[in-house]
Amino acid sequence: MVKRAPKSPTTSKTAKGPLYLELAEVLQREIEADTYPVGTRMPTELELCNRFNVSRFTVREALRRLIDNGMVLRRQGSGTVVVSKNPTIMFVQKLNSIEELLQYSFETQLQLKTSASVVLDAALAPIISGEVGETWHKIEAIRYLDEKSPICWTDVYVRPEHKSLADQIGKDTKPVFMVIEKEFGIVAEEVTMDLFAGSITESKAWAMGVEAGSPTLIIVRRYKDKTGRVFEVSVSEHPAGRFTFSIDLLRNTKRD
Amino acid sequence: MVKRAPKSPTTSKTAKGPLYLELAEVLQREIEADTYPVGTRMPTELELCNRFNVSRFTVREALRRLIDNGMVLRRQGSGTVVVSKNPTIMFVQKLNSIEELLQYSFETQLQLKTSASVVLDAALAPIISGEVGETWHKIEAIRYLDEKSPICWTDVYVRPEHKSLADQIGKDTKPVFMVIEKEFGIVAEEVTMDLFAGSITESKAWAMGVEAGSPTLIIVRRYKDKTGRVFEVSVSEHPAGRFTFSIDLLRNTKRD
DNA sequence: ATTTATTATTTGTCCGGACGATTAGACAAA
DNA sequence: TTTGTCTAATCGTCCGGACAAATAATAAAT
Repeated sequence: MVKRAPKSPTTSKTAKGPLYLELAEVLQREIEADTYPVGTRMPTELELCNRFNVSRFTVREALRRLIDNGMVLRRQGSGTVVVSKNPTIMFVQKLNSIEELLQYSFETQLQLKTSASVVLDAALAPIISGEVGETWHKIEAIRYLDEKSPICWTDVYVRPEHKSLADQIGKDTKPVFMVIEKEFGIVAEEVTMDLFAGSITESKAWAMGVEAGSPTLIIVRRYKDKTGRVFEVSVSEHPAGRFTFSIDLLRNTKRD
Repeated sequence: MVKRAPKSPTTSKTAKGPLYLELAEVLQREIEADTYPVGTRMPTELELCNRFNVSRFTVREALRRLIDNGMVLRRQGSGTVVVSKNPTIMFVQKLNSIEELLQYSFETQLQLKTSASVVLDAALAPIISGEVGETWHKIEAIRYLDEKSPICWTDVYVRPEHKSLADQIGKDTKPVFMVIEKEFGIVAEEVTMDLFAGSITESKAWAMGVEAGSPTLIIVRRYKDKTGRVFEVSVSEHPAGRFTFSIDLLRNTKRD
């Protein structure tokens, strides 16, 4: 039971923490116990107020916790719906600058190699998450730390309507998707990345100054806008020893 | 200015959204403009209430946004301190099960190879983020999808007091750090991962069924507890073509 | 039966107030 | 100087109330 003694200054021995956290735990346990099955509606705020003898503030603060760990969805006018029995574990990646997502420092620079249209074939389409036959614009470039230190070979695929940004490749240190964001007013709402090992092809090996077939870290990044449409895909190949991709994930237990 | 008309039902034309969001933007701009420099204290809640003619609810809800994007820290009794001029961009990785962090399915299984104590040398210490001379327990194992399909070679380093979990390696499909969490009551609050390409050593190549020197994806995972102490480090080597590491990051713009 | 108003329900926003918990600062005592 | 105590400042928690906005349910009209 939540229901704490109404106004007894020193008699609240049973309570460990804030009331709304207590209530959140109770509701969480009830969801796990199928008292409110997934897909059904939870009691309204007012019903919870009456049942636990607490104010709406307490109820809303408790429900906020359930929102944060993805167990319920709420909609004004509609109500609170249970969407998951177990709280989804959330790890948060904090970035002070968007460059950290790319993990390249400001000093690195891109050097444009080629820029041409390509039609997606059966091999390319799944990588770009596009359809076979679609036309995209392919930009090949090399990222350098300084004059003689190539970090990686990058193939950038953008939609034909954005191919004009190829002109800015060399001039700016900004990542390509940031250029698209600024030039065309698109915002990257979702980024999916695939990382795997591979062997470098002969042509790229020469440009990167390593032997053909030597190990590389391949990173495929797909940038999606608000509607889920992919507007850029980049495929980077990093010869072994030149690049480490690091992630730091914090478990999202407490807000403050 | 925030200060909206007190009580005019249809006259709130100027306002775009909720008042607390308006206030949050104002405060955010003021922080960016060095009105409240990093390291200094912001006005108190009451001061902001008076200045903008809003209630404490509105102020607190606005400040909550600044907390969420990492611009301020607040402490009861102390006040609100600015810690960053630019809002930290946050990408959230949602996981329904902790296995998704490891990216191995339930069907995979670990097969124990060796289990012995090691003393950290100059090469190993930085990887484990420990001190040279420290004693750790090293467990070598191979992860299989089925009988004849090895996915990766894994070296697991745990603290000596936890070496007893080596017995459970084969019996359980659970990740090692989950076993530690359950057995010893530790919770992984932070996980840092490094991914890079390398060449497989001869001894491991034989076990994995590939040629010596062939490309591998190497993943170093460090699990830290609440105090920041590393309690497990795993080094996994995945021969090229057998494993892809995927991340899906959502930009954390809105809470609800 | 379908569409359109109307009404009721439910969450979102905002206010004012009250008290407790924690901290920082001032002061006194050792 | 150090330590402890007190006090004021400040955030955290919790309450009650009010209205707005969005939705769902109902009734009315076509």
